[in-house]
Formats: sequence, structure tokens, C-alpha cells
Amino acid sequence: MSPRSEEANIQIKDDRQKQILCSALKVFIHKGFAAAKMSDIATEAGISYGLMYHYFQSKEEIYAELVKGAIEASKQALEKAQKEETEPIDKIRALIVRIFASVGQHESAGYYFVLMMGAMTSGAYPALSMEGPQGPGRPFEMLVRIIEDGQRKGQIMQGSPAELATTFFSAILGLASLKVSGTIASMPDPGVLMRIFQPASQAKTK
Amino acid sequence: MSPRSEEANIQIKDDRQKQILCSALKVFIHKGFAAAKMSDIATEAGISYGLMYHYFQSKEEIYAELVKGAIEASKQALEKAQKEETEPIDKIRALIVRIFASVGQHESAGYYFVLMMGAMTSGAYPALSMEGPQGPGRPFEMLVRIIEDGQRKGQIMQGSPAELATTFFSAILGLASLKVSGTIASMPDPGVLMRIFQPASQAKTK
DNA sequence: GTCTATAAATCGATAGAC
DNA sequence: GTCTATCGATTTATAGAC
Repeated sequence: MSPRSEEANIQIKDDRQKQILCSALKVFIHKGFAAAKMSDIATEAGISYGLMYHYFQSKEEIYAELVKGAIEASKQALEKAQKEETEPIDKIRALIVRIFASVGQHESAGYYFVLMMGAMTSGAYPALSMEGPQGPGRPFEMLVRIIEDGQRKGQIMQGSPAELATTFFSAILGLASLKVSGTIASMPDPGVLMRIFQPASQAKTK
Repeated sequence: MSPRSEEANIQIKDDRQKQILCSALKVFIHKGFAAAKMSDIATEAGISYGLMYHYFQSKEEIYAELVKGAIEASKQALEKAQKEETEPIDKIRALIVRIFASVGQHESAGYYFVLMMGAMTSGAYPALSMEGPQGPGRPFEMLVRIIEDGQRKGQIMQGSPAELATTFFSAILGLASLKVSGTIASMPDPGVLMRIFQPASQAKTK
């Protein structure tokens, strides 16, 4: 037991966990949860098979940890957008630009969205649901609130805010899926997606 | 060997295959390819486990057959839209309405789209690719051609037709995924998606 | 054509040496 | 902390009876 071994071990432990999570994200996305083998993740991370179970209890725990991170990241992104002192429509524009840029540049950003899509459709994560009992901390509802603000100010077309939000989310998730799989080479112009929100009156009066 | 046994057997064989394919589609969508067990499909179809292998050689063959059907169905839907003697923008509108209606009403229609999404991202089916060497029979390119027509006639916003098509496809695939998983209860208003194509000049001059 | 039983292979999780 | 070896459970695919 050398003097600094405790701190160093904590550091190693933290690094290894991040390393495993990062590798697992790649593997989960490219193969899906069921097809992803623990040996795949171990190989990707460059460690032995058995060591995986020193840091995580099961494959599901790794997946759950990743989803937790994805939910947290999207919450923070939406909170950041909401706090900016700009018009609602500009908050949405900034959000799209930021998302497209991160997905276009960093593989892992796109992975996070695809992971969320999978977690959403599995129905195992209440924080990602769009229907049912509402909870103020859900990313979906945070977007709905921004849309409602924009409608009150006449910047966004009238109609169900939930419908607009789901269509928006669907396009983002779909685009991210196609991007990380290499089906499309780059993300489209943010303006294309902005049109979903555009009120007819805005184009008329301009 | 009774007189009509041959015809009857052919009929039985055809029915069973369709029955298995239909059950497999449900199971694949809800669990993913890897997690879908042959026993799940057999139970869903109401037949024994072993009988599956009398009609299909492997799980992959069943999946490939389903993807083949999905590609064929989308080709036909796009050909139907293209043949109608209406304006390009109306062809797209009719396409969206038809897709939303079928996905909203019949589970299997939504399944087909989700299946296509999975097949697309796996990269194993060239007919579903959006990049790379072009082939005139691909559903994606058929949509691009309709968009180009619409742009020439000023009905659709200017810009990369491929970008518009990918955004459109992404939203459809994303919405279908969320719909079949029960994440959203119903498809949104087709008009929301139509806005992606709307040229600024159209709203202005009206 | 249809079923049950079994073979063969795979994978998640654990045990124990270093 | 890290690795190798192994168990146990599950699953695909096949064999053979009816």
C-alpha cells in the first residue's frame, strides 16, 4: 500500500468505467442491445472479459447507465436553451443547430440520440415517455413548453404543441439514426427542420 | 394420395409461409432481430417450433424475406404516387396522407417502416441505401425525382432534393417507430410534415 | 405436414489465480 | 486490479417419430 494508492485507484476506477461506457455505447448502437456481446464491449475497450464484471454487475446495468446519461444530457441541453434570453423560435433554432453540429461532428452525440430512440420504444424508461402521466422534468415536456411560448408570441404555427414536438423529435431521432449508421453522409440544413414550426402568417407578412 | 392433395398442399404451404412472416414481423419489431426468438415467432403463429424450419431455413431468411416485402411495398406506393396525374406537391401530400392513415390504422403498416429503418441502418440492403452508387429502382431516388419536379414547378422550396428527402424519410421512420411502440398514440397532422417542402415564395404570394 | 426430443453452439455471469 | 478458465442457462438448428 503506497501512500497515494487510494486516490490513484479511485481515479483508475473512474477512468475504466467511462472507458467501458464509451465502448458499450458504440457496440449497443451498431448491434442493438440483445446482439451486443459483453465480449464485444470488452474487446472494444481493450480489456479482458472478466474485468467488465468488476465494474458493472450486468449488461443491463451498463445500458441503463448510458440511458441515464443520455436523458441527463438532453435535459441539460433543453435547460440551456430555455435559459437563454432569446425568443422561443430562436431557442428552437439554436437547439437544432447545436444538435446537428454535435451529431455531425462527434459520433458519440449521434449515438446518444439513437440510444434514446431505442430506450423510448422499449418503454422501460418513464422519463422518456411522451404520453401518460406528466412529469415536469421530462425532456419532451420541456420542448412542449418552449413551443407553447412561441405560439403565444405568434412565432410558431398554431395547433397541438405535442404534435409539433413529436414530429420534431421523430425527425431528429430518425436523422441521427441514419447518420450514425452511415446511411446519410451529413445532417441536412437546420432550416429544413425549422419549417415544421413556421406559421403561415409569418411568411405572408414578411 | 387423394386427387386434390397436390394443390391443397401448395395452398397450405403458401398460407403457412404468410402466417409465419406476419408473426415474425410483429416479433421482430417489438424485440429486435437478435432478441427475437424462433420460439416467440412459432408461438405467435400458433405452430410448433420445429415446423418453422420446414418453411424457412433460418431466422435470417425470414428477416430477409420481410425486408424484401417492405422494399417492394414502398416501391409500389411511390410508383402509384408518381403515376397519378396531379402536381408533384399533391403527390407528396397524398403519399403522406396514405402513409399516416395506414400506419395509424394497421399495425403491420407501421411495422414495415420500422423494419425498413432497421434494415437501412444495418447497411445490409443496398436497395435501401441513400448514398453511394445510384440505382433507379430505389425508393429513395423515386422520391427525389418527385421533389425535383416540384422544385422545377416552384411548388417546393429550393435546395438539395436529397436533403429534403432524407429529412422527410427520417421523420416518417421516426414517427412510425414511436407509433408502433406506443410512445405516441396517433400520427400527427400531415400538414405539419408538408411544411418541410413549403417554399417561402408560395406563402408570400398567396 | 406436423410434432417432440436432442444435439451443438453461444453467451452471460462467476470463481479463483496472480 | 486484472486476467484466464469454467459453469449454467438459453437458443438455433436438426433428427426422427407419427
